Amino acid sequence: MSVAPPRPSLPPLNALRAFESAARLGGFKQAAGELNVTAGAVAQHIKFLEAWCCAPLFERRAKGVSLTVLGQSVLADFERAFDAVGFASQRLRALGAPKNVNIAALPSVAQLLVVAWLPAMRDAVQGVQVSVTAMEEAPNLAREPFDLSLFFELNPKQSLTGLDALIPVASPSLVAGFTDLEAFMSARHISDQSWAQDWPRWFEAVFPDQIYSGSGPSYSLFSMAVEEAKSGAGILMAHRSLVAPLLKSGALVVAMDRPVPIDLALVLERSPISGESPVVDALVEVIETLV
Amino acid sequence: MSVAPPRPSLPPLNALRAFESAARLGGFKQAAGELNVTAGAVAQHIKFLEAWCCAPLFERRAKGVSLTVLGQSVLADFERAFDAVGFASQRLRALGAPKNVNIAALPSVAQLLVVAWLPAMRDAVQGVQVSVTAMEEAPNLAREPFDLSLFFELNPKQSLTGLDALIPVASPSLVAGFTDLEAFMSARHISDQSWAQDWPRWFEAVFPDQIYSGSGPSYSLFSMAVEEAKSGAGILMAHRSLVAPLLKSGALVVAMDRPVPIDLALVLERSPISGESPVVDALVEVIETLV
DNA sequence: TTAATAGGCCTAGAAAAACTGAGTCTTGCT
DNA sequence: AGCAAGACTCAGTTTTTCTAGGCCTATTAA
Repeated sequence: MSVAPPRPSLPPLNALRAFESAARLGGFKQAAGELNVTAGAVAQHIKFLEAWCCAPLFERRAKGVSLTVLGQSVLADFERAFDAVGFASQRLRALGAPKNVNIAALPSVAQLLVVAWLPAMRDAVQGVQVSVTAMEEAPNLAREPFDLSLFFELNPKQSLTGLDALIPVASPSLVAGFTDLEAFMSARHISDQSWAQDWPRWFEAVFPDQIYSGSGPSYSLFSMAVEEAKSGAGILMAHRSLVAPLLKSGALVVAMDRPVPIDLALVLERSPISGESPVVDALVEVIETLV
Repeated sequence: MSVAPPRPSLPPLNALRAFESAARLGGFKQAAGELNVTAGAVAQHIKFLEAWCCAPLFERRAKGVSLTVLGQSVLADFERAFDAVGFASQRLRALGAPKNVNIAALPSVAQLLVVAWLPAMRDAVQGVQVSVTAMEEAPNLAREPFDLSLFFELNPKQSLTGLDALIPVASPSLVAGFTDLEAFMSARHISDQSWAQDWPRWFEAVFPDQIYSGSGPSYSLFSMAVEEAKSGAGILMAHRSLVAPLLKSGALVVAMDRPVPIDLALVLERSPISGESPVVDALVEVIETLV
């Protein structure tokens, strides 16, 4: 008999979040990625939650998991709840530190475009601290602490640049030596590892009746490939929107003026709360001017 | 330079919950009570949150705290968010373990009324585990894992019993000896510590032109006072709704039939999600029959 | 003015929670 | 059968969170 008797307690919030994430993404591994922990940690949270509510939430399949009926019937509630938590947190951050702005961008976008815009940005919003975080996947702006995101999307309704195009680029000195197609094809063909298919794709579109046979190094970071191309190491198959500033400055030139349209486009998204922030408004305007 | 670069992270959920609680209740101490931790723990959460959003959320006053403008402007968002979390958790519990029902009640209500109802309850919903938790304050049924609560409220719109009344009760043998008012007044006047004013209050209402001068022991638990009264130790100034079953059974009798109405009434509340539960429906019916 | 009090703050140490890492198990695919 | 993917488990570790107790300040009462 205790003085302050133990009450039946609520489930730990972190376990609830793990459930929501795993249920929404359809797997512990994906949830682990989103939450920046290991899959084992997620499994433990879920297990705890299942013990708390005395019922299984997932059916364990060989690959991945699937929700039980119970899991399905509460998922929507938890999505709503954590959306609300994320929204409130975003708002707290934005109101509390209006002089800090976080931008999320694909690594290549961050290094090739955003960096170039930063001076103008600083100019437009003085005294504001603009942070840029590179990541592979666009964050959920309703949940994570970013004000703006810049990612490629498939056939978006709205985009900064319109649909993108593949275009081969190289250093001016290298291009000067391309007297014929053979010279072009036998040069080193630089590419980005995550866009390794761009060279064959472009070639097939431009020379539909021929087989692509070029070769060359690939880099895990697009900006490394760009550096190599700038130093004359070969021809880079680039996304036009990413190298536009370099083409403008002359650091790179088009190696063969046959752009091939692709269905990706660069999209700028604003967090739901950014409407309240004149600072973000100003930054968006700078971006739209410079792009 | 790390492979998985650290992202700006969301604030810890527990810190957000501490903020919400402290802001809603208007103090760290109250929040500590609600969260079942010490005030220091709450203070640390708040401090962390203030560091995270780079701005103070509370103004520290000598007694208690008050929200800053920033705190005020995000409180509503967090209330909504944690209401949603609580609702989802409640629903998970109710759907996952529909055979467990939790009732929250004032200690005196639990010991004098609910205990008496339990056999009928068990009968009405067989195979269901009914747990009763005694507490001083009504829990927030939208947040905490209870299906029903039974507490006294000031002038409620709806109640189980209507407005309550103070009534002096004692064991039959003791009452038999009360030949006049003096005998009544010089008997031991038992009371509950948290309702210590009930004796003077009753006396003033019944004998407006006299000064109350009785005395006797008080107990921190109303049910202890009841036990004492049953064993003939004195006259207990009781709330009529609480001793009704004992008056009915004859264990206690009215010592002077002058009930004094008070503006409290016993209220039964259901959690927002209990509408989905036929088990809770059945229990409510049992209670309304027996009260 | 002084004392008493209530509430928040701080810090060290303790307790609890969460996380990792490595190995296991299951199952679907080739 | 062999492989791969994903989830599970468990021990050990790291990190977070909590408590206890003393301190400080402002209000209230005397």
